[in-house]
Amino acid sequence: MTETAMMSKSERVYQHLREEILTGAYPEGYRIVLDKVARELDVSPVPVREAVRRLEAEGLVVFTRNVGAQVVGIDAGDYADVMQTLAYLEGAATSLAGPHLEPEHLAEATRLNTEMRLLATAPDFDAVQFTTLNERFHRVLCEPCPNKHLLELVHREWQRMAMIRRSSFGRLPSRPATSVAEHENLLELLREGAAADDIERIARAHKLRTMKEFLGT
Amino acid sequence: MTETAMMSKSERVYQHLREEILTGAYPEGYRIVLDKVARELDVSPVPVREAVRRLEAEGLVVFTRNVGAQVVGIDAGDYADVMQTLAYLEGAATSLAGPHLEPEHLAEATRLNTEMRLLATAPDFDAVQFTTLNERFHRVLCEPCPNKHLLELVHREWQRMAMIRRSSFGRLPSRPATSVAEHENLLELLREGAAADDIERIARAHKLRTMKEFLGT
DNA sequence: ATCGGACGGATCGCATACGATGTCGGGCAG
DNA sequence: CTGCCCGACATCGTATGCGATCCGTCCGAT
Repeated sequence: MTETAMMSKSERVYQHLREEILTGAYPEGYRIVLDKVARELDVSPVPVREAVRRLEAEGLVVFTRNVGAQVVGIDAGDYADVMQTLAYLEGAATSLAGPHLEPEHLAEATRLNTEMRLLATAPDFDAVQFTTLNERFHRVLCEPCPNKHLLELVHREWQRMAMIRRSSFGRLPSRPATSVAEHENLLELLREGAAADDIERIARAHKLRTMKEFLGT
Repeated sequence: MTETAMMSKSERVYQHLREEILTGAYPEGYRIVLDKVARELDVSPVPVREAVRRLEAEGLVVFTRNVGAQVVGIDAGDYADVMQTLAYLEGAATSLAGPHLEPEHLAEATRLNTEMRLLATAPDFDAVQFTTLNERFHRVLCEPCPNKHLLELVHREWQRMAMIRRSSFGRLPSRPATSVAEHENLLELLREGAAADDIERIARAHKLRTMKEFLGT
């Protein structure tokens, strides 16, 4: 859980609201009323305003002067934009991370992919669990990217995807079998220390295929 | 100039501080004291807090609890990270914009590049003006990108570059002649409706060369 | 002489209070 | 009956004030 000890109130409010939004407790379009939140969390409206402003800067809510804040709604077009952007960014990050991947990173990624393979072939396919593993898989492969700024952008896109996932659409496509195979493909490239261009191309294509499949159906 | 009419005070303060930071009036490392700013702009500290928080979310200042805000400092490593990220993003945006470029866009870009060529060969080379034109050139070529989310990220990186430019380093490298030639190259690809991959590769390489040249010297 | 602790100024963090602004619904004119 | 205007309510925006926290400094003990 988040370290609630000795944080500023505005920070606590921020964490709280963020949690509510990302878990879907506040559905998309939900109207956030400052005074109400303030009373619920037993603080004054001032720190709440600050928290909401931060959420706005992160793109989690929209805020209109003298009107208030609403949890952002995301439609299929937004999904496509974010996913495409993520394809570019994650492709770049993965390719840059390539030369910095230690054997243990590869081992971990391989382990995660194996787990995904098991899940994919299981009779009662658990899409949520699969998605979680998928995220962790790509996280392991991006994390060693030496460009921290780029990595930061990737993280933001992931968060946005998490939000989209719990939002409009029920569950996003998983393409279990195909995904696992593409992952294996990518891992093989990384193991043999392939050229950055190749890694980038494969990683990007992987993401774009997921996107296109969803939009196509 | 910025629409100062009928904006909330926090908005005005935000614009003001942003201006001060980006123009370099507040040098990097400058300590922003809430009460001081509040008195200067004749508002209470509350809106100032909000404005500073927004600047923090944008990465223009760092804020430490019970201590205050400082204008961020950017070193060569940060420059490299941002520039590399921008290379990826701008490459992507330009390639996506390709099919949506109207003749007038290409004409405008060509015009700008011609102006840059004139500037490059002028005896008293004006680096600032050259940089401005360079930004406008790439802006024209990115703007039609249909992925608004990606475009938004590109804009953020541009802002960050603007900040870096006025920051640590005096003036960033311009490579006048080479740049102009590479621009012409890129324009030619766009005119003939080249494949997205090619456009992306050239646009990216152009940016990366600028970066490497600076880091190399 | 050096180190540790206590004091004070500077600054931030938040609660409260009130004025400003937007929204919604009811009443009146057409 | 329908449309417009006005007024009340809900909510936001900001000023003021006070307590909390941090940092630099001075003093005394070792």
